[in-house]
Amino acid sequence: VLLEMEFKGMYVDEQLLNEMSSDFGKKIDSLTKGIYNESGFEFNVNSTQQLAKILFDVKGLPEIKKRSTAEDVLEQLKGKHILPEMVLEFRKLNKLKNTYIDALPELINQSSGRIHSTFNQAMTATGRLSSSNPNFQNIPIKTQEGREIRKAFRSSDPNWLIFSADYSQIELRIMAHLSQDEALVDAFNKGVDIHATTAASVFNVSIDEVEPSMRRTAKIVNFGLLYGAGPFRMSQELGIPQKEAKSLIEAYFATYAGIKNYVDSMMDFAKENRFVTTLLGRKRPVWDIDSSNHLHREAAKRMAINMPIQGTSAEMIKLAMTSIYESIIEKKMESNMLLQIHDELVFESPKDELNELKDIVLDKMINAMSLSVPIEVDSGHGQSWYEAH
DNA sequence: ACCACATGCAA
DNA sequence: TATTGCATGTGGT
Ligand SMILES: [Mg+2]
Repeated sequence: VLLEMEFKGMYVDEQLLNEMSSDFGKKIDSLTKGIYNESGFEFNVNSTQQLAKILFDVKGLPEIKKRSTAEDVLEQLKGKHILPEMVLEFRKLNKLKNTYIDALPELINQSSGRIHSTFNQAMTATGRLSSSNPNFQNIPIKTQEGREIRKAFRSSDPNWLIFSADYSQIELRIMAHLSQDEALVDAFNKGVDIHATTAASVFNVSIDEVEPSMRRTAKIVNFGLLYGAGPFRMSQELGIPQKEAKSLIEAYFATYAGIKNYVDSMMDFAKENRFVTTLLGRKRPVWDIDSSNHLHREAAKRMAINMPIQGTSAEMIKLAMTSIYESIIEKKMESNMLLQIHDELVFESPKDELNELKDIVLDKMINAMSLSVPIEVDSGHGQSWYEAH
């Protein structure tokens, strides 16, 4: 299945990317000049060392994480000087231009007119796929400027469409299944808004009283728990004091006591066996689980918590992929599976085949594995990936 | 040519 | 001091 995805490749609109490139180029040039002006020196803005000299030595801004100029540091320096904001804008546009807008057209194959990534099957520690040359699993979506790039991922034929289907909250559902936590399993079975339900319980209010900010908090906490985040990281993510983050996590574990139980029993299993496993039996060794080094031991714990969840999710979508592939062949359909992005599958399909494809994809994704919680799949279609997802 | 590191994109 | 990846650029060997 992966070979077929690689051979078929993705059509990418070169002209659209070229237009974006000159547009981005002008903005980057003007930002660069502005940064030179504001700093009083012409230097390489891409050099973190040179930028640190300007910000911390020349302008005397406070060092927050040693001499790091990373995004979260520049965000905190925003109010003190205009330069950090300009550098952030420069970095955003430069990243998109260099990594995607200018790089992708170079990779268009002369014979096929399409881009052929490699989907690595045996690379990751958890059983996920990875994608390289180019990486099709990190195409931008978070900012509007980046999201525009997805308009270039389109069908080459006006009579064909892009179809995308993605699992909804798949890792949380798998955590519910693996832990058998009663409240989490119940919530999913009732089909309620899981983040709002979490917020109601953690903040001890009724579901109608959940404010959007409470829901956002619950979403971040739900997410963080999948990775074993502690109070420090949670406080950073939420922008609250560490003490508040700590009591938030405690309230969470009180709501979902089965999750705490799952984490503990996963630890015991890992210590006993020095590996952890997915639902279907993939093993990951975790030698550092009893390391004498505290940092190594804690890191191993987080990997042991996350691997069964991330790995089981990977198994589910891989089963769906082989099943969908076989159906498409059996029904002599023309649609092609093109991309896999961990919980999402992207296809191209003749317009008159779309409804049939959608029925197959949703059925196979939803029923790939049988868990104690329902599986939900969202989908969409359009001229490009931008509209489809 | 190769490497470590910083940075930042995705799920 | 939250998991899994890959690409780019700098600064160095
Ligand atoms: Mg999703």
